[in-house]
Amino acid sequence: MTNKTVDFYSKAAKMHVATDCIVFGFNTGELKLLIFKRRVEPHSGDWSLIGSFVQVDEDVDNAARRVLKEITGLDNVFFEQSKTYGKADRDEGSRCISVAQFALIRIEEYDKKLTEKHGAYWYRIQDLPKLVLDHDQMVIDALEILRQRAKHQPIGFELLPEKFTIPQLQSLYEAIYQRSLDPGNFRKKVLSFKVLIKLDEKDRSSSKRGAHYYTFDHENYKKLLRSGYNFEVI
Amino acid sequence: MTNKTVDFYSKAAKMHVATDCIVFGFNTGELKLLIFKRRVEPHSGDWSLIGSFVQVDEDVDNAARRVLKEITGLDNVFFEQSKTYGKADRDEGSRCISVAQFALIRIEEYDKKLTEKHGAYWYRIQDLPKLVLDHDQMVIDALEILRQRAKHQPIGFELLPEKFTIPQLQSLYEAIYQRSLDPGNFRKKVLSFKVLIKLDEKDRSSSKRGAHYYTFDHENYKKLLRSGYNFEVI
DNA sequence: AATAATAAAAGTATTTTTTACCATTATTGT
DNA sequence: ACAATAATGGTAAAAAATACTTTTATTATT
Repeated sequence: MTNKTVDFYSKAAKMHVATDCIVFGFNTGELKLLIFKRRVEPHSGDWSLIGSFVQVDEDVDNAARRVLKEITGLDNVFFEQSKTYGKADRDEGSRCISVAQFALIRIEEYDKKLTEKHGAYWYRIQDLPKLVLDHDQMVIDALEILRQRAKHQPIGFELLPEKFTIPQLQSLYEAIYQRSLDPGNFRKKVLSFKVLIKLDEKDRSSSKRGAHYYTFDHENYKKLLRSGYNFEVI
Repeated sequence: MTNKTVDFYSKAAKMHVATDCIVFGFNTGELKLLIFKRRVEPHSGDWSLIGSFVQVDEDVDNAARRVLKEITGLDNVFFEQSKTYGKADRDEGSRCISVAQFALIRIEEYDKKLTEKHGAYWYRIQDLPKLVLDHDQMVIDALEILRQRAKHQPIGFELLPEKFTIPQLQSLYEAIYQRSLDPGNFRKKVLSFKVLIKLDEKDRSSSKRGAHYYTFDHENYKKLLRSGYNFEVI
């Protein structure tokens, strides 16, 4: 490295970089968020999103991956950058910017033991407690992004089990958008995308007749995405 | 601050934080990007987006505001966070993450002298040169976000002069989406939003008859936004 | 002064999509 | 056997998008 290059960097300030995860889950017809009670200073005892400082040789998204693995035990969690929070005074402790990520997990797949060990709990989004720092805002922003994404991409599937029924999928969308949808029209729309594979098996837990299970056709989804298909669910 | 709190932060790595601006402009029916030729090491002589390190007591968005003012001379540039680039190896010089911002400016309003002084030039997006580091990817991502935003919010207006005609607005949308639109339908749609104020004055530069000038009705736009109105332009 | 040329602006008819609602079906517990 | 229930399939009306045509205001040209 030239002296001039060294100069260029050394003049600039350094600061902490964190990543915080807004972890959504879905069961019993309700959208939930995974938050945890801090056990270390600062803000010990306060509710917080799960997060971590980014290490100097670590990609920001790998830091998020590490955090998610640590708390849920899951390897392939779906997550995506939400927004970066960069106010100079957002963290009183030390200058720290945070890259927020929103993550979707299958609530029945995560490692309960591990989650409890870390003091993490699922809360319905309607009755979240006050969170530390600007984490409340992070949740508000992530919810908006989730709604935006869910409208044009079938990411809702990330929140459901491998096998799911159309009424379950509908109930998820109803939870995300906080409104009821017509069952007939929802079915028609979602099947028109040709990304669901119907299984022979049925779920009889919520009706006499039973609803067919479906799985998501990842292959065809990718194909359609490439061809510029517009999945407008709602 | 408690010792424990100090401990919590001091263990964490610090790194540089930069902000880079993807500055879009529009004139003569074409979408343009403001880029500049670096005059300092590292990468001196290479083409780059405009950007800066974030100072330790500076909000990230204020850093962007500062950069934009410095280069264009403009105070109230519209900009919005695009995405944060956090790969550990994205900058060989020193660990540095960058918060990218996409900005829209009225190409006839900026300070030409100032821009030239900084070695910045407007390029049509179709014939951009290779940019430094991951700046190429930043442009690709920002374009996608611009398209996404322009679809649901009338931000296109940020790129046009205070007074503009409907055909001008159409030509902007055609440049953003790289496709032609039907004049009648476009007019019908855009007027249906009730956010344009028709002026008596006409622009006679492109037709015998002349096209009426309009201005954007910011007041009514805000009102409609609050009421959840969906501005789906395309 | 009449007219040709031009793009803006307004209008209309057709097609497609959305929405609201109703009918049928498979199943089970009584 | 039958009532109950939610899943599924279907249909008609309403709304929106699209393609296309006509009229209009203006200027340059004859």
